[in-house]
Amino acid sequence: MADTFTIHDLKRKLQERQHKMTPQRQIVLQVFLDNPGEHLSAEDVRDLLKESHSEIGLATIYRSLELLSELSILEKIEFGDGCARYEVTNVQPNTHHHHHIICENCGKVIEFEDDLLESLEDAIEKKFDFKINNHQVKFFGICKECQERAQN
Amino acid sequence: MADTFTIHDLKRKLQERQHKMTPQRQIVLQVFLDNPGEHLSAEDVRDLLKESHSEIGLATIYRSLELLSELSILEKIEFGDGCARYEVTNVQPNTHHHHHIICENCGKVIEFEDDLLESLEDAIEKKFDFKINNHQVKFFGICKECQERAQN
DNA sequence: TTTCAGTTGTAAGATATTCTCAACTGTGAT
DNA sequence: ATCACAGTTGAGAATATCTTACAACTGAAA
Repeated sequence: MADTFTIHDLKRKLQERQHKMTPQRQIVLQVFLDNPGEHLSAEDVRDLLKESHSEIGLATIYRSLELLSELSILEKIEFGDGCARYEVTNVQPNTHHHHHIICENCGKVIEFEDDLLESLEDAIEKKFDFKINNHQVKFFGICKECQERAQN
Repeated sequence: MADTFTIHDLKRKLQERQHKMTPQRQIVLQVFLDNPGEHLSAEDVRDLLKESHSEIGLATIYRSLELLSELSILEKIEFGDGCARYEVTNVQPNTHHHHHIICENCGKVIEFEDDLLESLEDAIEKKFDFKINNHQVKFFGICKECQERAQN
């Protein structure tokens, strides 16, 4: 299995739901594949497309991001900077989750991997009769650089 | 020590920062004390105040919520429903963290307690030179009622 | 009581996101 | 190939949440 989603995965998932494979949807996914590790907002996507002269309507970008999230290709994350951001989901199920450490001062985001909460998911499913699909962990604090800057 | 914040705690924390104790700030905190366990948005607070005929300006509500967060009296949480929500912070330091289980279908939020991540905070502080202040964990899934509704 | 930094309310502004709708286009059926 | 149509797009209007500007007001220290 490839280590990330492909355009073909997109087509397959769209067909399962009577959705059409459009150039716009391909383009939006491609932006994420071309910018691994980034947490892109709708405006980020629009700006990147403007640079590469393949602009599409902003409303369509929003619609595509939502659709790609529903298809579990992208994951929506809020870092508290006033806009929703997205990143490509790990393809393999049961793979490492990666979580985010956010600097409350400068907004920098660092990622780290951990599986600590997998076992908790089972416990929660039993206790609350919830079908858990995903979880997000965020740590908030002050990054090294901002700490140093504050000392001067 | 009381098991939640009081108006007196607010006064003390405000004084530490050269901020004034105003009726509006008391009122906003009181709304949270009167509605334990709720995750209130700015508009929720405004509506509750309208009911009790003690309205204050919406901008002031926003400002108070932000200030109360800075004073660590309230905690800001985003559940993905398009607005920031707040809840009263646990008074005792090093107390149990409580996390949220969110139904992706109906938006219901259930809480549960856990300390699993305390040890991780130390590891992260060392590894990334981050000063961690807080963390949030969210589980996303489908609640019991929505699962049952989907089967019919 | 005086003084003034800090605060409030109103209205306007900024920003992110969703909606409306007419024109367009994949896709399955013929 | 072509047709038919459900689904999609783009543009702009609309909405929602939140922030800012500013003149009037007010706790609280002296």
